[in-house]
Amino acid sequence: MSRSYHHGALAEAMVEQALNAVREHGADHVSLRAIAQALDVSPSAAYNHFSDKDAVLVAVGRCGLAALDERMARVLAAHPGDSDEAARARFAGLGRAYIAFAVEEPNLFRLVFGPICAEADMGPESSGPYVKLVDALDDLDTRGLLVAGARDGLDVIVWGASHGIASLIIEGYLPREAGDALIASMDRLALR
Amino acid sequence: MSRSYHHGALAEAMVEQALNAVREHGADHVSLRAIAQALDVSPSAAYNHFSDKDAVLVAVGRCGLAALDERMARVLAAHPGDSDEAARARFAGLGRAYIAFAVEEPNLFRLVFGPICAEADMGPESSGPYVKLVDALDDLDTRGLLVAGARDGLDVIVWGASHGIASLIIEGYLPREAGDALIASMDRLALR
DNA sequence: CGCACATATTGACATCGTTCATATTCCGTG
DNA sequence: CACGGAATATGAACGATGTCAATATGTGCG
Repeated sequence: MSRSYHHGALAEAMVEQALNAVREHGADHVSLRAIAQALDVSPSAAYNHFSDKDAVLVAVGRCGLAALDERMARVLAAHPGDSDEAARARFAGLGRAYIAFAVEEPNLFRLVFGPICAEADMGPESSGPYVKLVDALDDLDTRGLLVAGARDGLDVIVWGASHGIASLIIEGYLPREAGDALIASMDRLALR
Repeated sequence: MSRSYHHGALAEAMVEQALNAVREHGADHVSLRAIAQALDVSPSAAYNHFSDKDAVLVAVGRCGLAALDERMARVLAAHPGDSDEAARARFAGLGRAYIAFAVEEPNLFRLVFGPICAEADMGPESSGPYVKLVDALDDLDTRGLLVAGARDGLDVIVWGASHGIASLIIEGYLPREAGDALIASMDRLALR
């Protein structure tokens, strides 16, 4: 009798609420019951839409990945054009965006790339952030802006370094400026 | 009346038990009560030695970090000598050891570098794996084996790339061979 | 021996994820 | 429009968990 039986969009509402909770408190320290209570819904209502608490978190993770992807897309859009300079700016911007996302949304970042979401989320094969990186690198390569023979395995290095530096920054093992060091070193080592 | 009051070394025993539990099931999915039960001890006995469940996990994390450090030390010992070849082998070996540790003990790796253990564990300043990496890089540098101007920020890149690739491998986002790509690319980009 | 301290226990509390039986609402079919 | 089934929500309950307060039990020192 709580005003609105059949919420109509409980699934979406729960994901949104869970998204906020994750952003604020981290994926651990999030309770289904609290989310249900915030939505004026019984604790067990969620189980009509999600099999599991983890299923809710995976949905949140998808939102997080989408946010990261959108952020990277915005960077690409901010540096359009066919010039070498633009290509360089796109590449550097992608790395910066990746790290900036992690710094601004550490809990979301941890969830997206954590054990819970390790599923069909973002593999090298699927679309999203990874292909944007690959495209940016290919662009640099075809422009002859890469050091000779540097292209091989460079996606792994760049993604790995971005991801690792981002992780180490948000855990406090590296200072925020470490992101700049990544860009600078990439410039020095792989570009010309 | 459970046989042995005053366990005598409950703290160490709990850490050891927790270490096994973490290795097997991950830091989440580990319960203090289960650990206590395995040690034939009441659930609240732990609170004489640890303020928190997290305190136990931090202790486990310290063991994990020590294990990583020992592993890296073993690599250094396996490639002694003053030759350039040995210096190269030490550097490559450290990276390989870091990733191998993550692959063989993913749950431990996640705990060590996860939010719970983000404390005085392993900052760039403190001893351990990071200084071993710095020393190896300095060694390469003084030998003139580094590309000109490459030393600046290279610790961040190498640690970041190792850490990121390790993380992405154990979450299934990169194949195990990505570790080799790291070594190869470093060889190609920063060494001569 | 006796006393103080460290250590462990018992019992309880609040919270959590999850399930089951039940109730309510919605919607398409007759 | 009526009705019945499907979708959705509820309530109560279970077992498990982290944690605390009060209590009991060892241990070692005077």
